[in-house]
Amino acid sequence: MNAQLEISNTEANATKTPLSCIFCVGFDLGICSGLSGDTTPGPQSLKVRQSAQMATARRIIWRSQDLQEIVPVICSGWAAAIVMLSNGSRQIVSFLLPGDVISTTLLFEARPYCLIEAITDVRYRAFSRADLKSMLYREPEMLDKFSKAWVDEKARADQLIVDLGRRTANERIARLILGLFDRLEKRGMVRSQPLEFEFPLRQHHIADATGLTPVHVSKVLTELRRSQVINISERSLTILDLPALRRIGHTR
Amino acid sequence: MNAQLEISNTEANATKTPLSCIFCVGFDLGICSGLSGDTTPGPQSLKVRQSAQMATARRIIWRSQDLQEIVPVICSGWAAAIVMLSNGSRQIVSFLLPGDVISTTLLFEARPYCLIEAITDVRYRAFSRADLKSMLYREPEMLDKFSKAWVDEKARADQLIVDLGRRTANERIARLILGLFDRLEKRGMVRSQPLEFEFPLRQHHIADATGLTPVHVSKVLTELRRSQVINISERSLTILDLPALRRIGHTR
DNA sequence: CGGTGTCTTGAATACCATCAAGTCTTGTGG
DNA sequence: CCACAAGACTTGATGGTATTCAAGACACCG
Repeated sequence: MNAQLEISNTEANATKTPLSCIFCVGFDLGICSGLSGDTTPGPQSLKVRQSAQMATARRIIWRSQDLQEIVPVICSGWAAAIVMLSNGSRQIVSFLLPGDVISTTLLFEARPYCLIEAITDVRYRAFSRADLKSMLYREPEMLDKFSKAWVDEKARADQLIVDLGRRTANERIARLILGLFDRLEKRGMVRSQPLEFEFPLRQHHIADATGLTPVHVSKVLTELRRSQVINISERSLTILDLPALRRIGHTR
Repeated sequence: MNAQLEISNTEANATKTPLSCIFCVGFDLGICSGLSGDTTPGPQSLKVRQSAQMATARRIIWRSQDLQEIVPVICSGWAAAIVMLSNGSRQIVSFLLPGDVISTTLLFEARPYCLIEAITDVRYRAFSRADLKSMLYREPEMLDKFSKAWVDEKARADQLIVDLGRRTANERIARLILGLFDRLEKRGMVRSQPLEFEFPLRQHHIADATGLTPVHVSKVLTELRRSQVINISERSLTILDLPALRRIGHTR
């Protein structure tokens, strides 16, 4: 799947979206004018070729080992970066939320080792890797902004290492939920009173992210529901007792 | 512990070291003339303030939560980046070998969340973060070289995530050994026939890196020795049967 | 010489995986 | 619209891998 790059800065099919693009890397970098109908593109926005793309739920956006000359940024929807093993099991390396760049390393390395799968329907923008790179060279202050994404990405990866290496199933699942909660809250995607947010993950996603089996995830989740800590229904998660959830996850 | 930066490019106590600095990030970036007695510093070498430092085995080089205005690069010896948990257990996030920068994120984020512990006696150079950054801005081709370390670091982190999430104890330990073997071989630090390299890790290091207990590490290692796959003695590891080790680790 | 750190070994236990059966939902084609 | 298939989730029984607990051997060091 070679992505054809088309210059499409004028957002033709810009629907009214609840997500503000303000927290997006692309918006921050000034290379994307967003979905919000803002018709004043930043000064750089014409310098980076890009194309708006769609992927429907459960589709693979790209496979590992494909050479990719693009750097995708999620506009709406959830996706996952997944490593497949020869024995058929999978490990989700990171969840990708609206505003996330798939990985900052794609700027430098064209060959990813994991595949990207859409969890919900996903809209994303594919930026030209070469254009982004040359922009980074010409305008050093871009590096600062990009480095934020890099530091963030690495912190989450190291966090996951600790969770998988040294924490129990209950802790892992509680921390996964809390981590997603934090990230979504920063984007203004959490309703308060009660704390509630869209939660499109299937239990097998949670299993693949926490290194557990779907069966065991089910048991932990039913226990969390029974004890009135969280509730999940209709692809939506409600945190009923945040302090308790933090206690279980050993976060303060 | 605030590191005092001193300009010390002339290596006063340069001992004859077997390690060639050729594979070091600092050397590659042209900011360090190395230990090899090479008296022709690169054109950039005076632009970045640095200081040579030492740490003896089992000492902590720096603690988490300390503000750090330096970016250290290991010159000789082994170190580990460790996250401590409140219950006392530890997770080694990465092993640091000669030529490694402790973390590329330190360029952008002064506050690390893990501590660095010397495994052997360690010599390292502390480069000024501010100087490195401004050099990166002024000379874009530096970014290319630095990005290699960046991509490498992320690939190893993601690899560890997969190992901890979806692999058994045998696989994890085999892959840890193979990973260190690969990295050391690239630095010319492996003797061949038989394959042998310095291996200063205690079993508790292996345990903390693989998310296992020291007791279980011991059992796996004795089994690997019994079946003539590896041998460890006197802080040196010999790979007796590389194909078998790869089979156990599911790498080809 | 005792103390500390390292490693080994065995027994008991805990946690999570595997297996299996069944419910319920979702999607699809006749 | 219904029949059927596939996917998602639950629940209980059983089993395996790794942990915990404990004791002892050994080396190194002040």
